[in-house]
Amino acid sequence: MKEIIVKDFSLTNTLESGQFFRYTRLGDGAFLVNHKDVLFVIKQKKDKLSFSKNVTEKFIKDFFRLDDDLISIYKKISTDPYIIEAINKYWGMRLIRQDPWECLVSYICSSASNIPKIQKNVESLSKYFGRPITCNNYTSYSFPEINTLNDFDKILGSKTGYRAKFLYEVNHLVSTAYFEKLKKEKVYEKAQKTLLKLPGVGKKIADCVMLFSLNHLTSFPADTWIQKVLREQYDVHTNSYDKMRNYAANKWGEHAGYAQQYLYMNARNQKKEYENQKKQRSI
DNA sequence: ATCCAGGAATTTT
DNA sequence: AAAATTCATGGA
Repeated sequence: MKEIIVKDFSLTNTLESGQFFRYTRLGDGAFLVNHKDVLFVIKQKKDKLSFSKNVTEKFIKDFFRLDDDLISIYKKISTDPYIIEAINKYWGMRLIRQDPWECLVSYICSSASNIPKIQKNVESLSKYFGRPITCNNYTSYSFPEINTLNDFDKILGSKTGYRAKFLYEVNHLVSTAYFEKLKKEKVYEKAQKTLLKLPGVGKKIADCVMLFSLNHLTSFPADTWIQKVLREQYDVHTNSYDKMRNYAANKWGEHAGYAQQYLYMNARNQKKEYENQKKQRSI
């Protein structure tokens, strides 16, 4: 295992924040993480982050955005008690820098779905279209490469339902060059416009892809959870996606994406806590 | 059976 | 441009 010293970083909060799908918790507090054609083990003990030798320090720093100045970001998004509470609860949670193609496919699967099901979809697609990869004694499959999702029945067999035709079509609408060009587009509206042309991609999913893989930190994916938070905590009563985005842009500006992740995590875990309490009562 | 889960596409105002 | 309607899947 290699080791680096990190500050203001929580591996658990980052991996379990719902933004990324291919990871499993190992017994000893370590995680097995799968991304593109890489499978690696990673573990954190306080400020020590250790990871398997098949990945470089550079990769880890890039993937977990360890160069983001989190303290500075916290200062900018600490606009009210509600978000400050969320930051304190999930201190060290960072955005993950995903591969755009993997991110796009994952989030097309996400529409009107839930996290366990999305994970199942992505794993199944990897089994059908990826190749076996290993790390230590663990095995998994690489994520399918661009233009390899060519078998509609297998996509449907991955339980992707009505999203299968979107995946099948998107597969041949994009390319490595497509994403290289997209990565260079720093104007939010232009990148969004490009993504919205893809079938199965609306504003919410476009925001996810831009935030989680294209470095647009101003993106503010407003899913049902975020909409609930805006309604109940910020008195934003609208069904207009653009109005919600504008509200976030005015309030949190350049770092609306980070604000979103903390608000989302908080809202989602409050429901989890409620369900656990309910489970406790029924025993 | 019924409802929900991190929406998109289409049609209608 | 914004709102309402339709579509659609697996799991609890």
